[in-house]
Amino acid sequence: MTGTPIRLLLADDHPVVRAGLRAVLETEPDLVVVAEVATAQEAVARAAEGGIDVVLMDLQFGAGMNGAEATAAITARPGGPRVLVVTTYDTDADTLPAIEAGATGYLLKDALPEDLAAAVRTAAAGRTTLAPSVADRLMNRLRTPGTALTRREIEVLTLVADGLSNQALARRLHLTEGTVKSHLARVYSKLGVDSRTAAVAAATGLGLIRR
Amino acid sequence: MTGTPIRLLLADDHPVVRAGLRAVLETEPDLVVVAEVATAQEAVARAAEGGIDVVLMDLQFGAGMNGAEATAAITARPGGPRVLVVTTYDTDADTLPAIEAGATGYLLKDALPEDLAAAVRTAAAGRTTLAPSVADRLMNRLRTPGTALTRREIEVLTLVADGLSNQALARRLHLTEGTVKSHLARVYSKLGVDSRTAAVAAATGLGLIRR
DNA sequence: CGCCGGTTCTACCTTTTGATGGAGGCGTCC
DNA sequence: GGACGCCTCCATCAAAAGGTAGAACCGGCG
Repeated sequence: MTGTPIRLLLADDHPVVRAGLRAVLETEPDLVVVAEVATAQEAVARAAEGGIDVVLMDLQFGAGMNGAEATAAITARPGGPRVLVVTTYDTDADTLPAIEAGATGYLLKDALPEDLAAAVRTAAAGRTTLAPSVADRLMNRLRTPGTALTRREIEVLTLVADGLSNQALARRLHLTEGTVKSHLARVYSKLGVDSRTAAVAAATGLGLIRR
Repeated sequence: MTGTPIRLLLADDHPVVRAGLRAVLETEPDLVVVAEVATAQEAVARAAEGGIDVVLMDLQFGAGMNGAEATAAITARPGGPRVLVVTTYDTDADTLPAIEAGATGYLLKDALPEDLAAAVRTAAAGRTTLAPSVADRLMNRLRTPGTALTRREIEVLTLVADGLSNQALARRLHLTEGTVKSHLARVYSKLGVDSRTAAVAAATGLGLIRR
């Protein structure tokens, strides 16, 4: 533990959160924050320059690229840094894309400083840390695969929750309206409902989509 | 400005955010953080002890009392500190109760450090600072009162958001289905939408109904 | 290789929802 | 008293949405 320090990049659009992460992590002698960025694009660019071991990545940025896309871009480069997602939300709509994009860990912003530091060290070693609530839902998903919604189904349902019609949905996703209905029909049967509004209500209650 | 410093209390359930606020504000020579608390109850208790000029108050706490309730409790005591709300969300459902509770200002967490410090000084002087997006929505609300939904319309829309059909809604409220449709038609025209899911999305975004 | 889950698509039919254009009762405020 | 807003109800027609019953493609996996 007395070797070279772990070099960190902070990617978050909130200055206060960046300052907080820096304050919390720089009290640890083996961690050093070498850069901060306020957008996902900057995170990808800075990570490509090298000299970073772990990126602490937010998922929601005000505009432009989101954190999951940035994570995918960063982890796609061999020899690049690990990405530890640190966000406020813990719904499937957030966690699944991030994990798929290659995130090494997934923490929530209410994490204690010591858990945060521990997760950074774990990520630097290439191993995974998950927030308890995230781990819970992943376990349930593996235990009861019948109930779980697929990525596509979550994507469709999220747009339904935004108020889009089947027709608008089809245009947005480059599908036929019939395909949209197929997806929704399967969503309804999995959630035990029979209308789009009931599906949105049920999925919101289960934390499958973000409110 | 070279007199006694402004004494601050930080109330937020996220350790990282507290550390960030402290880091950002303590670089200012005229501001001093004298206490941090992680729950709304503690904030009320600490404020009652005195020695605080401005409370930086989050609205969302994990459990128990929320920030608006705490704000009301703190401002109810004469001679108590000012409350500056610093939160992530800016929907009517958040801002209106907070302002009604007597908050002196309302900032978002993506505020720049200099704006934050300026808002603290303004609050200490008893004057108001509002985040631009919050100010915008308050102005619009005053300019166009016709947009406001009636109690009955909100009641109907809330049940729609729970996934009920028009028929189920009519039974629940002891109305005819036609009356339900009338209410919804008026809701749609007020919100500028043309479907129940879009109405729920719009109303949720505006903070008109609870998610 | 065959199987399976996920995704895409089709066709027909029923039910629900929304648009339109009213009308009457009731309480409040001027 | 009259105007106004809110709530209730009506009927008709058109447009979405949902139910049913398939089928084909593809990628991963045993």
